[in-house]
Amino acid sequence: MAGEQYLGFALNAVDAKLRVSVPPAFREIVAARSSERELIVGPSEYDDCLVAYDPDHAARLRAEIETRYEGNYSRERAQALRRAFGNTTRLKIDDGHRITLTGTLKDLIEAERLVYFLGAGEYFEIWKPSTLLASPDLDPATARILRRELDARGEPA
Amino acid sequence: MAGEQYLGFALNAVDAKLRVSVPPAFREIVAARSSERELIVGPSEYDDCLVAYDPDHAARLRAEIETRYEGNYSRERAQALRRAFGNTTRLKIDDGHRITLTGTLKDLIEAERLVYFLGAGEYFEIWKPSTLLASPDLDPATARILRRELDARGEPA
DNA sequence: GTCAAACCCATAAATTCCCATTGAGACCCA
DNA sequence: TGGGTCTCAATGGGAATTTATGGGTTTGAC
Repeated sequence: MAGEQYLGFALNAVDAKLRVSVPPAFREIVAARSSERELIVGPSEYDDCLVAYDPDHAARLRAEIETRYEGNYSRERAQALRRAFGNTTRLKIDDGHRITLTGTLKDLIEAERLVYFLGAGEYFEIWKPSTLLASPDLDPATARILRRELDARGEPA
Repeated sequence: MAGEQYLGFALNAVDAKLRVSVPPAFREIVAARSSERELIVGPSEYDDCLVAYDPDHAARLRAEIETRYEGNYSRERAQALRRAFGNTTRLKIDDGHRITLTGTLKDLIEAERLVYFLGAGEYFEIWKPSTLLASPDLDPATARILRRELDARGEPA
């Protein structure tokens, strides 16, 4: 009920087939908000990471854009929709609770073995750990936590 | 209604499975303010301790941030959301009235066997006792109380 | 047929549940 | 007021689930 927001973090492995477990906390949100077990994933407009959310939120984004342009079919409207949805991919969450990234998505963030899931309310982000650690506006808490998680995996920060 | 704040203190043990009893006084507040029996826990921005609060308070924090950046999609917004939602963990309060810390939460404050719960109004803090005692701006009353609690446990301050 | 994607199974490790024990304090009553 | 009793809180342990992750195997598009 009250907690239907993507909250928290997780450090998971991408296997040879590009599969990654979706953290349970995030799966619960998807289940609570959408009837479909899938994620919309695409590059962030602002950072060197991926952005992911449930179909329900995607529908809300679309509605918002359409409202903003008041049903007038302008070039800007087309552009906004293209920008919001053109670069995204729908990924099913399989029976093992994981998604299979496309090669393109993986390349966009230059992911290697581990990726870091970071909750952001209406959506969550997927980072290559080293990229996030090198981010100029990284806050200390996030850095401490991520370093600690990498350490627990025996990975060099 | 109005007086439902986290007040008081408690010194409890973290067991091998990282479980800790939530003080009854705090449990009551959670029950009074939220329908869900869980706590949102994360590192403090200011001190070397954890901060914990109920889902209701979390919802308020969230609303505040979303209002501040309403309609303003930007890099700063993404950063603020990440900070607000990414660094915390939701912990269920189980039937034995306790929460199970994650290894990362425990490590963030370098907790050992005992942790000290300290009410702070809208939220409460969780400290490693020795860290709190060594805190530069620790007030004498808090110090005296904590020392007495540790003593009652037969723990060296 | 070939290659990749979707499925299904396997397993070790981490997490959650449930039950047990002990002790402190609240309650009650003569 | 002194016992005796009852409840709840704090903490421990083991069993039952759920995860995360790896591997085959079938499906199906060309």
